[in-house]
Order: sequence, then structure tokens, then C-alpha cells
Amino acid sequence: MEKKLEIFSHFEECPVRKVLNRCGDKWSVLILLVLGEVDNMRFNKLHKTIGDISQKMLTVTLRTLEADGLIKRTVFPEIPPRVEYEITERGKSLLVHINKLVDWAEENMEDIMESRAKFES
Amino acid sequence: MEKKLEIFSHFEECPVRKVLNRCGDKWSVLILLVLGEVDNMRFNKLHKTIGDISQKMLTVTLRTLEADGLIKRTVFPEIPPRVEYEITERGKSLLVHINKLVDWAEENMEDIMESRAKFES
DNA sequence: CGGCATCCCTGCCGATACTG
DNA sequence: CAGTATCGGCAGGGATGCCG
Repeated sequence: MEKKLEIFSHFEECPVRKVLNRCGDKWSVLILLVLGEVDNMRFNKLHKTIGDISQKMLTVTLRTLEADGLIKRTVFPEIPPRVEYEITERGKSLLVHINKLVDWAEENMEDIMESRAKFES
Repeated sequence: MEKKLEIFSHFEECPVRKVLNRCGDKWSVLILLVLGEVDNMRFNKLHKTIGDISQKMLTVTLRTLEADGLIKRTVFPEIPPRVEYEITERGKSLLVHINKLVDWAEENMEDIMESRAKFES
């Protein structure tokens, strides 16, 4: 067990942290969830679907997800341009676990909200 | 499927987001992982075990985890004071899914690092 | 020992304007 | 349509000092 603790602590450059930190940002998980529900989706459709994300953060987050090989970006050389995003196999394998987390959150959010309310008082 | 998308998008007050956002901060997951490996742990031991967390953020994060009912805080009225933290059943049920994510990260981090390196060029 | 209060700064993120 | 570029706010988080 001491061994296992060492994995996560004292190593600021811990690779597990490097990977998981990307899931901790504001939009990555949400985008993966959306792209997990469809075959592919264009930039503007993503923008409208998520609703409250800025164009800039949509672009930035899509780029980092692409860099990690979690989504694939396809540019069609047309005018006007068309860009489609789709989740990769690697992304799907991650999404499985993310969906478990979402399910857990749905199951427990009432209790959690109640705990938070009590904790205030 | 459209229904499911609605759950996550366009609702800034989405309760699922409210819950999962707490996992997205810098230290919550790490603390849960540590407390999941032991019966209980005192404040200073936690501080030393994690190593690169500030005292302030350790306190703050422990409080939010406690507020969500994921950990339990026990104060022993001694001098010098002793405070022990332990994971709750709710916390354990979350930890199951978090550990899956960690396993996934360990399995995929090499490929991901390679993808990131290629993406730079 | 286990905090809390304060100051301060980085960097995430949003808003806006411009482009091929 | 799908971006890029720039500016700026502000919240997360670190460093330090004080306290019961």
C-alpha cells in the first residue's frame, strides 16, 4: 500500500496526474460525453449543443482532446469549410469510465446536496 | 439520445456538473485515493504523504469533501489536538470509479504522451 | 497540532473583433 | 463556417503569519 501511495504523491510530474488533469478542466468531459452520443459532429453544432461554452474554449479543448488522441478532427476542403469531430476508440474506452462517474453523480447528487445544505448550518 | 445531451448541456446549474466539478479540482481525487488506502489518517500525515499540497488547500479540500459526505472528520479533544480523517461509504463508492479512471490513465498514458509529442510536430 | 486570515499572483476562461 | 488574436477579469491556489 505504501507503494501505491507513492504513485500519487510527492511526484509532481506523475504521469497519471498529467493524464487525469486534462479531465479536470471545465469542458473536456462534457465534449467527450456529447461526441460519445453521436457518430460525428461539426464545430458549430457542438457549439450550439453545449450552449454555454465560448468559441475559444471549444477550439482549445477540442485541440487538446485531439492531441491526446481522444477525438479525431477531419477537415473537408470545401467552401464554406466543414470540420467534423468524432470520438476515437481510445476516447470511447475513457468514456466508459466517465459515464460510470456520471451515473454515480446522478445516483448520489440528492444525498450530496442534502449533505452540503446540512454542512452550512 | 437528444434527451441525454440535454442533461449535460444548456444547463449551467446542471446538478451532475455540480457534483463532478468537485472532482475536477486539483486535490480532491488525490486525497480520496490516499484515504482509500488507509483506515484513517491525521492531518499532518496527510500533508506529508501528499507532499506538494499547501496547508491551506489541504484544509479547504478536506472541508469540501466532508461537506459532500465523502470523508468523515473526527476531532479528539486532546492537547495537542488530534484530527483524523477517514473515507465514508459514499466516498468508497465514488473511489471505485475513480480507481478505474486511474487504471485507465496508467494503461494509456504512454500512448497519450506519444500522441501529444507527435501532435506538437 | 491543526488549523484560519491575509496577501498576492498565475493562468483559466470569457468577450470581442478579425480572417481565409 | 471555423477558426485565430488580443485583452482583461477573476477565481483557484500558493506563501506567509498568527492562534487555541
